[in-house]
Amino acid sequence: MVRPERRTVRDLRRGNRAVLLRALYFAGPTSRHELTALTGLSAATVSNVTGDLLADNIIVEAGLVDSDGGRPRVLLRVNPTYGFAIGVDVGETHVRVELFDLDMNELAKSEFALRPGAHEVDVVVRHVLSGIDAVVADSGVAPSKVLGVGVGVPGIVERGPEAMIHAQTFGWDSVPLGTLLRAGTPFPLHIDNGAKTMGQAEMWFGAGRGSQHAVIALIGSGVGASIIADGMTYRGANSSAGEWGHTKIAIGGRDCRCGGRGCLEAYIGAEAVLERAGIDVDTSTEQAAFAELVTSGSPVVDETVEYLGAGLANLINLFNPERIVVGGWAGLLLGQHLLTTIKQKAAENCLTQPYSTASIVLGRLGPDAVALGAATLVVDEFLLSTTSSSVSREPAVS
Amino acid sequence: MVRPERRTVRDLRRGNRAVLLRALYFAGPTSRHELTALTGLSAATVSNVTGDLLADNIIVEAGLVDSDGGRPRVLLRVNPTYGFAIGVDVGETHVRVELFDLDMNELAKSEFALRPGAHEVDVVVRHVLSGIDAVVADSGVAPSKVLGVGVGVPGIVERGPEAMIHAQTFGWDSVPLGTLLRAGTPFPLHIDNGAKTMGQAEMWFGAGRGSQHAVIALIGSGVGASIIADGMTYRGANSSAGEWGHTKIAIGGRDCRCGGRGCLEAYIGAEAVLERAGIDVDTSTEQAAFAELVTSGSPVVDETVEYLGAGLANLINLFNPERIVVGGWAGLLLGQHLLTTIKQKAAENCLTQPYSTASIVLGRLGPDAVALGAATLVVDEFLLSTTSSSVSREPAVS
DNA sequence: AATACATAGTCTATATCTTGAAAAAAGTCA
DNA sequence: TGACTTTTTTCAAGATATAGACTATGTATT
Repeated sequence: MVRPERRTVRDLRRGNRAVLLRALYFAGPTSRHELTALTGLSAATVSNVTGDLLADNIIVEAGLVDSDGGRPRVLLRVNPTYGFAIGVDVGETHVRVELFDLDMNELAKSEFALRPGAHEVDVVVRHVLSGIDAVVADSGVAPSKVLGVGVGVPGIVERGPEAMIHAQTFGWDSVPLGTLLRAGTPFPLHIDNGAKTMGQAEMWFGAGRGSQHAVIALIGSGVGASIIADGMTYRGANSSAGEWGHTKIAIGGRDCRCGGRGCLEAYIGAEAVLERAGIDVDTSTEQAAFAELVTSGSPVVDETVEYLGAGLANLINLFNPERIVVGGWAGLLLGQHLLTTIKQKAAENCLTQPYSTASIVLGRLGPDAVALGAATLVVDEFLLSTTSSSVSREPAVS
Repeated sequence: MVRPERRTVRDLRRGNRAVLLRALYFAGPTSRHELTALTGLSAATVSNVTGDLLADNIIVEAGLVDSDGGRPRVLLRVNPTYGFAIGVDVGETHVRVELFDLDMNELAKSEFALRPGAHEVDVVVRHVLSGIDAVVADSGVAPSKVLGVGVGVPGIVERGPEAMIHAQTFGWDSVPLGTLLRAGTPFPLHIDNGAKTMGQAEMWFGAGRGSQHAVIALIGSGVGASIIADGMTYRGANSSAGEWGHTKIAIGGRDCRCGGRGCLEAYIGAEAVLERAGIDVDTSTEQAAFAELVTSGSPVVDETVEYLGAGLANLINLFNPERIVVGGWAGLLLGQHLLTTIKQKAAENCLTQPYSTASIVLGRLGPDAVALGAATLVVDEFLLSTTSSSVSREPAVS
């Protein structure tokens, strides 16, 4: 029940530094004057802290803005090349590694295909590690300027230095990915579920911007969700929160690939939808076939939308978000053609009050934002604690 | 995205004071020495802050404890009569008002029966206000020592000074209960959904103690839930989070009294269960009839348990709690006789990993803890900001 | 009874911190 | 050039937590 926060007067400085830096990061070029309003700090403190940050080269000046007959404001911004973040997307069909500057410009990219169904741990680890080496080399970024590596993986990721992974679809049961990767790279690691990293990408740069309570629903072959509570990804006791795909929507209903019955994923996951429509595909043709099906007017699609609406309604009833972002490749396809119907079905299955305060929108970043989101984990940590002089924090793996 | 926390050096003190007071409240009699470990503060600061609190009479000494050959420790505790909290339970059949000291001893109680189905706003408001007057008079507590009034009501409670209520079962649509009550009492008000107040009671004094991530599932005539995330009640964007009863568990299933179809409440709410079993009752005989049904071995009960298990599994999959507390009068009856089966059904409908880290237990406080929980809202605020000298906080209504 | 020892709690000196007010900086306008 | 405006920095004041010295209050031993 005790939540220790700031204690000493020095933590105060660190906290205010973090608040200021975060404000600057998300507000873009801003003058010191505006920062006082944004952060609630006094002008004197803003001057102090920005002075420090400028001296450390973490922020830089970014031009002037005239003001009607007064000293012009100096705009400040985060120095985009102060450090760099690497994001890794470990997906069903590929391992993708990207390197970003702090403005999230992609500077280098490296991709490896995975054979369908072949996700041996050592193969994936090798791909990730060589991908990291490749993007660092390609971009010409000094290794000392790499702030860390974020990794988005399927399944449940236990927090802790080991970053134990449980991913049924990969056949991974208790794989200590953190330990394995750390043996091959010196960079700080942040490992998280791919749905959660993608959710954070939509929150920072996509359709979730500006909301404090949101759910990012991800519908691809499988189904997942990322829950944002009070502006932060909600993880629950063991980081497995948000397993929306395997909530039951029909007791004793269709078999799900998780082994259970009546899971939402068995009704709205692309693989299950195609199966229900009697369309036989493999991973390479799945997306095209699904796209065709969505526009075909098939009753299976109607049913899918019904279940999707109910599933979204459940999220709204339980989490009371201000925004629901529908993403994932299948979710985007469904949403592009049928968003109105989806909303209508959600409304029918939801309590009036929470529905009326929630907006349902489509994701803006496309289905490939997992690596970007993984990189934001690194940036998030950077914004929280730029003082490299600070002492031991909890282990870097999240 | 900016979360301003401590700013000035004075807030630091306030924060540390709150941390210390909270530790003391939940740990019971504790020495200064132990408090340094509990709070992470230095001995000097603990000495300082406890000095302040003692001078303010907010905490008091509570005896000595010998230590093997050294100065004995002086135990400290929160002064139970420093202030008093009033809790109000606005239920379907009654309005109950109770007054507690800070140890949550009930010092006075006042109850009014409501005719079934008759929940006129002005009647309820009158009962609450006269109840408050009654318990203050009966207990002999000086009005100046009443820290506030917590009110647990059905339905959705919008945050803000008006405390707008939307309660279908009461026929209340947009009732500004906060405004109405504040006109009749000088005490600070805290209004919240009854399921949430009861959940907080279980967290503080019942089966939820010690957990940071929990869900309190409340099953009575209707069905609700209180979600605890990171030790705090999760409210979502508009305080309506946790509407578990109206999540869909069967698309196109049974009609629910909310107007929807296939709601969980239509399968496991006591009213619905009795209806499904073909038992016709009114509010006065409902509980006895339900108790009898539970032990009858009826297939309706089996089905109820199946749905309950699935409903709990959905909560575990979505929230990943470390504990699920089953409460509410019907939930307690079901749990007392069928907890093993309920757990089994939950396991069948849940992903392995999150299920294995969640324990399902029965509530310990009985079905009448709404008023107690409402009073904890007052105490919670007290523990957060005892410095009456502090400047304006957000409005006292929550 | 005296002394040594152990543990709890307080006091003091110090290094920080934020802040409001005053001062400085850097413009515009007439 | 001087008056005025707006932004930013400087400075003194007030407040805080901490480390470490110091005091208080016991038990154990001689």
